[in-house]
Amino acid sequence: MPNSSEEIVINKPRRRSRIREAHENTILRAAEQLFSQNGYHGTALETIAEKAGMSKQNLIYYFSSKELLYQRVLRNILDILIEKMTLMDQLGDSPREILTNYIKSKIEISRHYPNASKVFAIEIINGAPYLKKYLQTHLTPALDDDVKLVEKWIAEGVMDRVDPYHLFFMIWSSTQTYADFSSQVSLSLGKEKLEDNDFDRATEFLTHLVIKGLGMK
Amino acid sequence: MPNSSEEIVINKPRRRSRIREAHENTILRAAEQLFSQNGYHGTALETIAEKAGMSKQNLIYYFSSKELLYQRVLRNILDILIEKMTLMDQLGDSPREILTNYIKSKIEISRHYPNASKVFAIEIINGAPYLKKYLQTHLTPALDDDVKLVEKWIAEGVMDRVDPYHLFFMIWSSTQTYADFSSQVSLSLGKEKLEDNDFDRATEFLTHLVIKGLGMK
DNA sequence: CTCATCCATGACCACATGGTAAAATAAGCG
DNA sequence: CGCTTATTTTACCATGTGGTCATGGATGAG
Repeated sequence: MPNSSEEIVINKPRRRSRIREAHENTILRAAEQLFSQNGYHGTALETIAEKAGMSKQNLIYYFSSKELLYQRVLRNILDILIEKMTLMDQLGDSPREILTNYIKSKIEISRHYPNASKVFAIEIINGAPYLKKYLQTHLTPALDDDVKLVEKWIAEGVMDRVDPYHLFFMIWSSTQTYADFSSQVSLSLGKEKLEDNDFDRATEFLTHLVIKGLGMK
Repeated sequence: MPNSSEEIVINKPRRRSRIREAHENTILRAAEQLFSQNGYHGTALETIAEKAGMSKQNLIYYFSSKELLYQRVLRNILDILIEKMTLMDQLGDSPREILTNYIKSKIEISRHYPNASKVFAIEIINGAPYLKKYLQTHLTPALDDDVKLVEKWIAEGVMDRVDPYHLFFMIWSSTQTYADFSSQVSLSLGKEKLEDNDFDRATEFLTHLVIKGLGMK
């Protein structure tokens, strides 16, 4: 009677209750923000629990260890960042449109998910201990495809002959800087906080620079 | 007889012995590297002492607290980073040359002081708690001067009408990325470590992009 | 030599913090 | 209702770590 035992297994998922779902999300959001401000070691479980409105022990009930919680935060972040990470995913009829949309997408991520971007950045700076494998299996192949696409454009005479890899490094860094280094940027601009306006100007500048700098159109 | 008391004051500095000088440097270098890899909270004094080849208590003899040590590391880093931070400091007869040298300088910093750059980056990402004041009093005014210079160039028709601030953000981020995000960059290029060659290609790419993208010459 | 100051070590502590164990309470389902 | 399971609280512990204190050597100027 293997069926009866299967039934039990099928019934189990009921356990993922609404409460659990909700609390896990609250915790993850609190953790993301605190990790982005103080790093992994600089953030105490107690502090996360406080921000999430519960006791530390209760937090541990939902995430059995700090490291596990951190990895979950990282995975959530990757889901966000990866989605529009590749050129291929961009809409557009011409190379120029595709590149423009790519830059816009990446600025949008900095605008809307600054904390996620920061946690990711710290992780990379520290040598990507948790991410190395993921980057190797997921991101690097996608990048290589994008590079091939750019090389095709170059071969077709659509744009100047430049090193595609460094083009991507430039786009990544100069779009992420509006999230990761927002404190320096806003200080330089003499504002408390970056406004929509600033992101728009950034997009405009970068688009101009890339399109014209690559000799497109 | 104020002279005699002055003599004593003058004699005091003898205390800064060779040993102290040497050990402080060893400690600072060890600390810089470890802070860049694990952050402030992720680095134990014990670990720094070990790397510096002495006991923790002895390290504390030279730097009476961890925070003080960290601030000294930061100050050393600032000395390095600030030196060639401004356009004004660059040699060159034409705007084009000046910009080219500026990019080259900043890539050189990433090449030669990756650890310093990383510690600085983490500090900025975390909201620049220690650096805010310094940035406000030193860096922001220098940047404003540089912006004025670029605006003059624009007025003279030497280059396209772009937002100078975002130009600097772009140069800063895309040069620093070769230090801060070196793990991601080298992974993308399929190497263990970045080589001189890579820095040269980066310089070449960025120079091409900026000069052509700004419509210079 | 010698005496003050610098350098180094060993023993120790206060405290923050990640994590455990167990008991109490709430919720859902037959 | 009663029984199971999910959630929360209370009490506690082990460990890592920044920092102190007292003491013992080393060193250099006079």
